[in-house]
Amino acid sequence: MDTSRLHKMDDFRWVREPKGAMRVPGILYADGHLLGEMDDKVLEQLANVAALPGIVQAAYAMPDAHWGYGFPIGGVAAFDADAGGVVSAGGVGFDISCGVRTLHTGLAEEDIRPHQEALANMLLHRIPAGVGSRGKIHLAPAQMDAMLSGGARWAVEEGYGDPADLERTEEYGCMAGADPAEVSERAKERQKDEMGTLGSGNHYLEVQKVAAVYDPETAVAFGLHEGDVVLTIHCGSRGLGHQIGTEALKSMAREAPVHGIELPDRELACAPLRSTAGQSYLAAMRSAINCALANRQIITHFARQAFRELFSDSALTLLYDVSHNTCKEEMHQVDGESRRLFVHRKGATRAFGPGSPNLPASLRPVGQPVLIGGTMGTASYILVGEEGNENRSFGSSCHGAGRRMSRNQAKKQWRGDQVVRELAGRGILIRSPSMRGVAEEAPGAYKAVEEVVEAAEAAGLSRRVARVEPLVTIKG
DNA sequence: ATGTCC
Repeated sequence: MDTSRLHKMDDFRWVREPKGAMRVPGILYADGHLLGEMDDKVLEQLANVAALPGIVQAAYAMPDAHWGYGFPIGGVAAFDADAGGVVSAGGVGFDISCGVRTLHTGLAEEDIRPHQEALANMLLHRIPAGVGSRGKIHLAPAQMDAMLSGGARWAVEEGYGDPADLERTEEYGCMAGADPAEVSERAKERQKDEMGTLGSGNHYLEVQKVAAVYDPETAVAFGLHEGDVVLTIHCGSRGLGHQIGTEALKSMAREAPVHGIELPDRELACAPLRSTAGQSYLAAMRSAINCALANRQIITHFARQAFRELFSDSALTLLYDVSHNTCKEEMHQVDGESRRLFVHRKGATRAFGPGSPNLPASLRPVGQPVLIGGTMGTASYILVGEEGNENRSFGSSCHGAGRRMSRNQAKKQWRGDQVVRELAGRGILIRSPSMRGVAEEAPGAYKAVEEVVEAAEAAGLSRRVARVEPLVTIKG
C-alpha cells in the first residue's frame, strides 16, 4: 500500500482523512511493514465504506486487513439507523458468523503424543470436512426453523453438549431477532444435511498445545497453563449463510437506487436499516448466526465423543466461542453520547474489554477471550479485549494472519502431500479430504500471525494472553 | 467462504 495518502498518528495508527464522498475518516491499525504488504485496494475499499450513509466515527481496518468483496476483510464499520444508516451484506461477508471456539481438554501434551495418530484419525472420522460435506443429522423443516431461532441453545436442548457451554458462547448461544421465515427455502435446503460439518477453505478443527503465556494473570483466569492441550474449531454457517449472503447482495444492489443510495462500488450493496430490505436481511443474517453457533456446538459434541474414545475421563470445557463475520446491534459511546449502532465486523473479532455487561460474570472482571486463528503450521493466539478499545474500534480486533498470496499462487508454489509430510516431520499431523485444499492453506501462503497480534496489542485493541501451536489439524 | 457457475 502506498502510505503517502495516510496521516501517521503513531507507529500503529494511520488515518486517511475524509476526501470526496467520504463522510468519516478511514483508520488503519497496523505497523509500517504490515501496511506495506497490504494491497492499495484495502484503502480504496475503506474509503468506499466511509462514504456509506449513516456511518459513525470512522471506517476501521484491523492489522490483518486484506482486499475483500466490497468491504475489506478485517474491516469494522458502525451505522446509526437514526442517521439514515445502512446494513450491508458485503460488510458481513458470505460466511455469516464464521467464528472460532476453543475448549480446554484437561490433557497435557505428553498425554496426547502417544495417541496422536489415533486421535487425528478419530477426529477425521467423526467430523465431516470438505466442500459439500454432509453429516448424520438431517433436519426436517420444523427442526430447521427451531435451529435457526435457537442456535447453540437449540443444539444443547437436542442433546449436543452441555448447558454450561452456553455461558461461554457469544450471545449465550442464541442470537435474538432471528426470523426463519426470512430465510429462503433454497438456503434451508442447502443446509439440511450440513449441520455438524466443518466445510472447506480456511476452516479447521485443531488440537493445540499452549506453547507460551504472555499474561499469566489473565491466563489463569482463562484456565490456561503452558503445556495444556486445547481444541479449537473454526467454521461458520456453511451453505445457508452463503446462500443468504448471495441473495441479499443481489437484491440490495438492485434496490439501492430505490432508496436513493448511490453505490461507490456495486459490491458494497446495502439497504437502509429502516427499510423492509434492511430488516429482512438482519432477520435472515441473525438466523445464519444461530446456524453457525449451532454448527460449532454440534461439532463440539462430536469432538467430545472422539476424545472420550481415547481418553475415557476427558471432559472438554468451553473457554469461549466468538464470531468474526457479523452485523450486531450494540450500544457505544460516541463523543460522550450513548448511541445504538449496527456494528459490521467482517473478518474482525468482537473484543470487549473488562467490565462489559455483555460478558458472563466469570469473564467480566478480566475481559473477553479473543480467539485468533493462525495457520496450521505456525501458531494461533488467545488474546483478551483491551480496556477502552470501544473508543478505538467499537470493541473489535483482528481475526487471523491474513493471506499473503492468492489460493492460485499457493497451489503453484506447494503440493498438499509435501506440506503434510513437512509438517509431520515437525510433529504436526494434518488430515484432510483435499490435498489441493492443504496446498492452498500452506503456512507460507499467510502473513506472520505474530506481527498481526503484536500490532493489535500495540494499537490497544487486544492483549496477548497465550500462544498455541498445532498437534493435529483437520482441514476442510 | 461456496453443492468453487442455475
